Amino acid sequence: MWLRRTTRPTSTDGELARLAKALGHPARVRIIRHLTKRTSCMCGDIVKELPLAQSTVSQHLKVLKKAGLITGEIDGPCVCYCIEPAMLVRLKTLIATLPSPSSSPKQVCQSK
Amino acid sequence: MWLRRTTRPTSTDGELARLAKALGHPARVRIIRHLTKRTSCMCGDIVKELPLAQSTVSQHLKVLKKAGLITGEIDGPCVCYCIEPAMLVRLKTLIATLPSPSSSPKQVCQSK
DNA sequence: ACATCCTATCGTATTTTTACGATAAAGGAA
DNA sequence: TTCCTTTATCGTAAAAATACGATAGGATGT
Repeated sequence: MWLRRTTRPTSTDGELARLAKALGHPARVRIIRHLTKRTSCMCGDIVKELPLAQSTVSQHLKVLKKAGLITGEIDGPCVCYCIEPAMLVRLKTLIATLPSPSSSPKQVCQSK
Repeated sequence: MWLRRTTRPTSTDGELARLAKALGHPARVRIIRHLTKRTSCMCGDIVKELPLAQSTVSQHLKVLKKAGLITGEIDGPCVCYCIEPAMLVRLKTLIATLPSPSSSPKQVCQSK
């Protein structure tokens, strides 16, 4: 952004951008989808699901966690990642603030 | 991505990631929102709306256009950008394929 | 023709992202 | 204790994203 922040942007635009950005990679979408398919949390099975190195997957998990879309808690030797449903709802809500199909009729250019 | 493609990924995951990535910047969210507020298309008023250089805004518009979220057509001296409602609907649809709040009850870790 | 306005693109620099292998840290089993 | 498994982090390299000023090109007006 044009202004560096250490804290998360609290504005609606910034929040939507932040969440969208976290989803903005095929591997991360796949992780999210995988976590929603299972009722269990899945530790490192995610690594087996993806054609990526374990360290790379770990980085993607970190991004999702930082965005608040998933949580990870230690369970003995492995770590359990779970979806954070509230944050997905939040994302849907923010997306919903964008135009609905009916409210945007085909428009002619009126710049002049 | 783990496999370089010249064409757009056609898979659902890839498509969602692609659209989310396009939205994954505050300036681009703001542009989208601005375009939805107006009934007219707005040419370079977008530049005035943002604290960014004209060339930078032009780049962001290019990203949104490439993602199919907006269209831009030349109208005399200026260019008119419009929302592409269908693509926003598509984005909402893809997001909807992710879990609904009720389908993701609070789960205990079951990895072991 | 010339000047002006609007926009895209170029060239560039900085930052961020993505990916990997290697390593470290923590837990459980022998 | 010593292994083994699991995960995070480090170090690094390559690619992409972001931003700007400068420039080019197209349309309009004089």
